[in-house]
Amino acid sequence: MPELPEVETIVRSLKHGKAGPGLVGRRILRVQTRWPRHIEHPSLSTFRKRIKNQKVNDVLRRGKYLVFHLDLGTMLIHLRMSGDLRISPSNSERARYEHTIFNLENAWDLRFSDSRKFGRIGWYRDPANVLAKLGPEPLSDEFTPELFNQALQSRSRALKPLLLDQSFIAGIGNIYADEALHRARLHPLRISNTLSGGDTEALWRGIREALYDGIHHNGASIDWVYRGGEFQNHFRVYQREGDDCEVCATPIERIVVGQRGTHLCPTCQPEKGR
DNA sequence: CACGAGACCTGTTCGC
DNA sequence: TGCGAACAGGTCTCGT
Repeated sequence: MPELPEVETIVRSLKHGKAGPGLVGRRILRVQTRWPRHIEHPSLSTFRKRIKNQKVNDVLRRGKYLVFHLDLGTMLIHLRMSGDLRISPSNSERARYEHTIFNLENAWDLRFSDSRKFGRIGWYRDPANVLAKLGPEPLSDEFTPELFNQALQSRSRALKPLLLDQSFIAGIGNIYADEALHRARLHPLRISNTLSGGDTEALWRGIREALYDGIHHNGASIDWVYRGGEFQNHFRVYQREGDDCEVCATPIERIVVGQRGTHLCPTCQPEKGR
């Protein structure tokens, strides 16, 4: 579910508080774990101690990670496929998939819902080691067309799996990879170091536009895991197999690339580049 | 270095 | 209606 725009939306809602108070300035009293494997670092017992009575001083996003600055150290949460985070009153009934619950002061909780149990939580004295493995933030000023071009030319990989590689560029997942490639009019199997300068520029732009669009619509809500986003109503190719391309009316195709469903317009995104 | 397959989990939807 | 297969927003590990 959560890619960069969805995580960004969640971070904003946690920070400023939609239903309930914002997280910033609140103290964590303790954590309840019904699925202990959510806690991947350090050990569960150490994690509990590190978290206990820590105040949340800030909530940020890096790639698809949520970054919680505590008084001492940093908590990272990765939502993976089915994770969601929200603030709920402590006296409200625990929902079916709320496997990990942080009790906050003043009877509020931070609840991690995760039906597929792929999500992970860690505490680090210094999270730099973990976050350093991520590629550039596509919406940052450092992510220039020049930098991107250099990165693309230094590899010889199909574009789709490259965009999904978090060490190459951070935050893009299956939805936004397909949407960005369609905007750039590039085939998902096109090899990175065959792009022209114009292609690179188009992809750079396509990535940023798709992500900004997603954030603007509060992310995409597809399955029963609903969070109030509406970017799903603006997909150009993702999950639109058989529907008309909005640019040229050709039916959208679905292929499999790197074991991931991949959606494209065969007219706008011809197999052989330009 | 690039790529494919299999794991990790659970739920929904599709085809017969 | 029932039942197995396919598929799902992510990432890691292993083998070639």
